[in-house]
Amino acid sequence: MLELRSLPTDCAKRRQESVCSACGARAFSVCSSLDSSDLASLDAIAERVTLKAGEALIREGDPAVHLFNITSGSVRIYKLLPDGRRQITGFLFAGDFVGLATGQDYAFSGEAIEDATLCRFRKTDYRALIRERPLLEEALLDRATHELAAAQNQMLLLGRKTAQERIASFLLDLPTRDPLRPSTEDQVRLPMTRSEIADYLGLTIETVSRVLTKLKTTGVIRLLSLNELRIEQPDRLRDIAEGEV
Amino acid sequence: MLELRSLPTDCAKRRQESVCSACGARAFSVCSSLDSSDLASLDAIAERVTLKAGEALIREGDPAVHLFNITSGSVRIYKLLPDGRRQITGFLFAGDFVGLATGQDYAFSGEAIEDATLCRFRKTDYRALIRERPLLEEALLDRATHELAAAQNQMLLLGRKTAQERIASFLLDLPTRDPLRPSTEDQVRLPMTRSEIADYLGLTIETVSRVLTKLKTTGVIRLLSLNELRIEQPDRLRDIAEGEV
DNA sequence: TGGCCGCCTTGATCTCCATCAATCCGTTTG
DNA sequence: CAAACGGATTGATGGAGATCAAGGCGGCCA
Repeated sequence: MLELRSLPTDCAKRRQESVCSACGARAFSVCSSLDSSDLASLDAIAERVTLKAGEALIREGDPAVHLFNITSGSVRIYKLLPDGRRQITGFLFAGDFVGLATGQDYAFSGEAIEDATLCRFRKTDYRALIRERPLLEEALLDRATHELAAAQNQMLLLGRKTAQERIASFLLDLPTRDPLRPSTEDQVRLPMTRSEIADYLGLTIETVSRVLTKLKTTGVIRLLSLNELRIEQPDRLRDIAEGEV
Repeated sequence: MLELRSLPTDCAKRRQESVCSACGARAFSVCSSLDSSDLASLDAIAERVTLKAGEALIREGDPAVHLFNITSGSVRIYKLLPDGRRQITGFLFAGDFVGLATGQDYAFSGEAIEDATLCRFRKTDYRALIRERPLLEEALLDRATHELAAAQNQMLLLGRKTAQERIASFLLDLPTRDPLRPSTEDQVRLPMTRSEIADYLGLTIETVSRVLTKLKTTGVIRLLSLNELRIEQPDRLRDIAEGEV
């Protein structure tokens, strides 16, 4: 998609259609449920955005004017307590929708973990489009529904699982999340730091590190590098994740 | 609504219309965004259900055939780990929708906390209706969106708040939830047991009890009975909930 | 090439909350 | 009315994970 931005723009309509139709994330996003006419309408109100690692997408408390669709890279969304404690409520990847869970203002912040590209929509434009395209709304409801289910799993994790169970659950879940970089043969890519993992799992960096070391020494996983690991014993990891140890 | 069930049923259509139009929870539920013709369609596929305290509504793992709208009473939804650890992911009241966050099977269980009445719909009927009534779908998306925001707050609570902060947040949030029994003047009704509060907040009964005692002895709250308390110092409770102590 | 910086790992200690245990209290039942 | 029962409170102890502290390792820039 990045290369497409430099296409000749003398014919705006054709350029935009090709941007959407060539989008690598299209198959995984709400756009997949749109026909080519719907897609053109969506394309017309979309604005392409690129973010460098660490840059903010939305900030908690700011007026919620935009919605986003991630087309590549990864994003963290989080909430803060006044004293700085952070809870990362989600890691998002290509195809994921950001900005749904909002009223007047954003209820959370969002930042790029690694370089990312996104489609940005004005909330008002998007709402108008939704009314005309029931399939789009249906896809959104579907997505929200799945996110709710994921949120419930995360509540179970945060409220009732031990540190080891949390890490195991996380390692099993993560590779299913990024459709652009599916991890082959239990190879897990960790685009986020230990600190981010900790803030996602309700732990500290030290505990995350210690548990990973323990899983390594017991032979359940193998650390290939800081940001890459391999699951050597998936069944055992699954047992650990569910507390069956 | 319970009395209405015993109305003469010689004219089915009129009876059903009156059931929906007289529903005490209508104003707070997705039904509020329906006109009378839509409402009649909804009524036509609705089945009234009454539950006694403790009875199950849905069971995790069962095929997800029904959706529910709570019309009175309260419901707990929860997930279990194999060894019995329980995380209550939500307390639901009149107007709340149950059964959205599901794929093929229910991903959580639901039980009545106290006697409750509900409207039950076959998922297939409901989906069909949704397609014909965009306003209904919009209301559902809106509700799902709000639930997602609530879920993020709960993740922050479970992942990063202390026991005292959790209880304080809970006491502030709960009274805003039940529209049929809004708590006047900071009077809080606790229809659930200490054990349920604990499983909702990721704590134990003992800790819940101890924290409530401490809030009582410091004069922030007053326990009127086991299931009723009054918030004496709302500002201080708010400070505690956000960790500003 | 060496030194710095950010991130991670590892170790020692502490603390908050869980666990274990006893008692209380209101309600139900014989 | 006594006894039994389920839920709540209160106390004593323990442990999982946080906190505090000290290196280790790799990447980047001068």
